[in-house]
Amino acid sequence: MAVDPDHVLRTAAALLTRKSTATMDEVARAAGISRATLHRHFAGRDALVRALESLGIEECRAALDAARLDEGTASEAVRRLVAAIEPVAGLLAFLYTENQLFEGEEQNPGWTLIDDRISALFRRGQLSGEFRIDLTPAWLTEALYGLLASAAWMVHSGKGAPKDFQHMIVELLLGGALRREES
Amino acid sequence: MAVDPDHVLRTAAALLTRKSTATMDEVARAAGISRATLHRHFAGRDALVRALESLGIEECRAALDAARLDEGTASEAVRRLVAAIEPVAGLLAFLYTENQLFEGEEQNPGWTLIDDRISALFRRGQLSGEFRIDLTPAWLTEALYGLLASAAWMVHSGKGAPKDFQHMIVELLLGGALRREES
DNA sequence: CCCATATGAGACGTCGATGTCTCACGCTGG
DNA sequence: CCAGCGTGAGACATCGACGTCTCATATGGG
Repeated sequence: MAVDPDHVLRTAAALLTRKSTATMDEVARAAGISRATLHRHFAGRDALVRALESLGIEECRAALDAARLDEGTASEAVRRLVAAIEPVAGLLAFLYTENQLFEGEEQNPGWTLIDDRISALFRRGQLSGEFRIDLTPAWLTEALYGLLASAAWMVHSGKGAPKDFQHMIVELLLGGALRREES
Repeated sequence: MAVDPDHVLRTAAALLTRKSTATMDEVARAAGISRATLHRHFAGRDALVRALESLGIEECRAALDAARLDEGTASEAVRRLVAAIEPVAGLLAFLYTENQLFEGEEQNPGWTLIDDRISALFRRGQLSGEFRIDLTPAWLTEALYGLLASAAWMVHSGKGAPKDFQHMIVELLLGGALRREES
């Protein structure tokens, strides 16, 4: 009887990931509840998106923790990060585009925290000599987001296999398209 | 007196690139015409988006032609491609997300043509030994789109300098984040 | 100069989504 | 057993955007 708000959120995330313009009614149906009940738990679409944003931030934070960005080489940390963040990629892409609509408003500070942690990882790689220094950590972070979105889209549209997700992103992000000199 | 439809289209492209949810009225105001006149030239928002899609495809095609993808090394061709396609990146990003809403409908075949030409470039690079073969041309193409969108977003939000646009994309796409061995 | 044509301004109806409300039902705990 | 709470279903008003229409105006060509 008692509705599980977390279950509703995760269902909504899964749906909106596929169809970003889904109606409140569709979200409710997908979660197996009525529109009225959905509205009892989330004041409106805005509140729902905000809650999804918090969920996404929390999952990202958890992924960052699980990836132990401070351990081992930066490359290894990037691989762990991509692996850990893969399940959130779809939700991330949705929130990414959704955030662009909040033009005037200030964005949730949680994103800054996440950006900073990822940027710090790339900076660590630069300081250790692993990563090149002509690409800023901010750009590498943004590029990672873009590649995550592209890969998620490829998998979702059936143009790519889910098993290749991590490999595609990590290899391109770290190694690039050029063939290495096997001297 | 006579309204220039092309000017309207380009103004709409510039506006929708920044605010993808802009109203028909906002689009009209931005183009310096009334909503009625806008509606006389484009039957509805749908028709406007379709026209923008055609414009985007045409500009892409022109960029691909200008980049002479068949000449020189594949790397050089990629650099020329990114340089030529930079002005269209914003519009591309808009159409990219807009297309995801046309879930059921078939997409404009023009995109396939463009995808194929870019994929062919990456395949050429693989055959010549320039590019690694464990990343599919389809993924490299999709990744290029993602990086274009990320870079356009960075520049638009002021987090990156426009002059770095090409460098950021090309260097990451081709070389990756890893520092090269300067043996 | 005059008329045809295109435009601007605005009113109007429509439609979809939203938010709110009421009422009846079923489950659960006392 | 019964009272209370949460839920489902649906009605209702609102709101924003859209598409259509009319009319006045100005502009440009004959």
